[in-house]
Amino acid sequence: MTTRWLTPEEQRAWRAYVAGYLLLEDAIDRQLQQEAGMPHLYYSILANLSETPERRLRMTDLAEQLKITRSRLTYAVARLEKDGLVRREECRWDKRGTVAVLTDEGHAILENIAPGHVETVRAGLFDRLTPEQVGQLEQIFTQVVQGFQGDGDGEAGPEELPWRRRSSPCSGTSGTSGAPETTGTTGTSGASGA
Amino acid sequence: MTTRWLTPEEQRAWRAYVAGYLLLEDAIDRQLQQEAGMPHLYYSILANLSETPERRLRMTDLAEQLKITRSRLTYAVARLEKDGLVRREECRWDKRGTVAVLTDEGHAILENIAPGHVETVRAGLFDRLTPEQVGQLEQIFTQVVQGFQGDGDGEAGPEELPWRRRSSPCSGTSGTSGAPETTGTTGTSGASGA
DNA sequence: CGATCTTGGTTCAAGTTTGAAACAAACCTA
DNA sequence: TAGGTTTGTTTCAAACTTGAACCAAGATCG
Repeated sequence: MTTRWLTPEEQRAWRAYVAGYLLLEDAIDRQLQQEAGMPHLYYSILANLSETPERRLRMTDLAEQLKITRSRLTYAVARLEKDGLVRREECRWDKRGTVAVLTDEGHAILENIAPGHVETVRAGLFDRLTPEQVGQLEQIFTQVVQGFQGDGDGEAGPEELPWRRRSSPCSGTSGTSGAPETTGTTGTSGASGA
Repeated sequence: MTTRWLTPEEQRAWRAYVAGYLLLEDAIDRQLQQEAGMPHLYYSILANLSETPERRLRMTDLAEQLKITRSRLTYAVARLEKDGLVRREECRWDKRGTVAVLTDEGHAILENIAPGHVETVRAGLFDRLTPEQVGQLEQIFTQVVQGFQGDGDGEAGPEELPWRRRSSPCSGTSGTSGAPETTGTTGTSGASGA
């Protein structure tokens, strides 16, 4: 096959996108590192945990939500545990499993640093966009995510993959993690979630 | 100040975006790692070098184009140099400077792996988007990048910052690196540049 | 000129990420 | 129910990233 190169428009979009996300991630990482001593991912872990009813999630579920490897998560949680922000518990229903639980301290810390984080996201991204663009951004990346969703399993496309929806009793009752209605003080976590 | 949390729309956009870029970067990194034994950034370095008239660029210029730190670039170039894909030369006009030069081997390798890379970018991103969305994506991230541009220097906004445009004779004649008209075989690099 | 400031790059230690390998519990099947 | 496969998670070594500290070469200014 003779390679379908990117069109000029695609090239421009790609360049802008790559530059943009590097700058954005950099800014976010730096901000969190300075004010909280942790990188973006670690914040996301705390945030995701805080959104579940019982502030607990199985490692695999967490990894899946965050779109990272189990290995990476193990390392990250180990660090957060050492800092006392997260606790590990074994899953009673599945002896193989481990659930990560947000500690009270972890929750407190999260509430402290959330505002700064949100502010950074806002300054770097949302304050630059019109409401329409926010919608476009969501639409675009939702499609991208869905694209990968379908990939993994036998070219299934946008199927439901019911057997994958193993809402193990260990994780908070959060199903496939729908919309986190949180918005108040606790919403802090939601606000910057993923 | 009472923190302006993200609106539900912004939250959704943010979540989709974060999940999307993680998946995308992951796919790209994995593909390049497998087929070329190098991460995305390293590919970008080769690509950027290949776009300049003489396939050479000063370290600082390169770092700036790629939106990464000098430190990170030093490490990356060291590795690429060890692999023989890039060569370091000292800048004649400024004894402090170092220029990274794409070797013939580096260029050859780049042409070999470019198709696969472009294909991955296409499969993960562009094939999912309508032409309008490609335009939107460019617009959105261009604004994001510009936002950061202005930041660094005294709230200058979209100024020209003439003194920064130090197109040192060492780097290829590429100014602030405009549009890389490349599109043919060599365009490979351009196609996936940044 | 000489002290000082800025700029271009590298180095170093500490922290993070990766992918493959190792384990162990759960599941399936004959 | 033994044996084999799958699933959940950790471990390990190698590679990468980070930020601060450092060195040397321009640029400034009295």
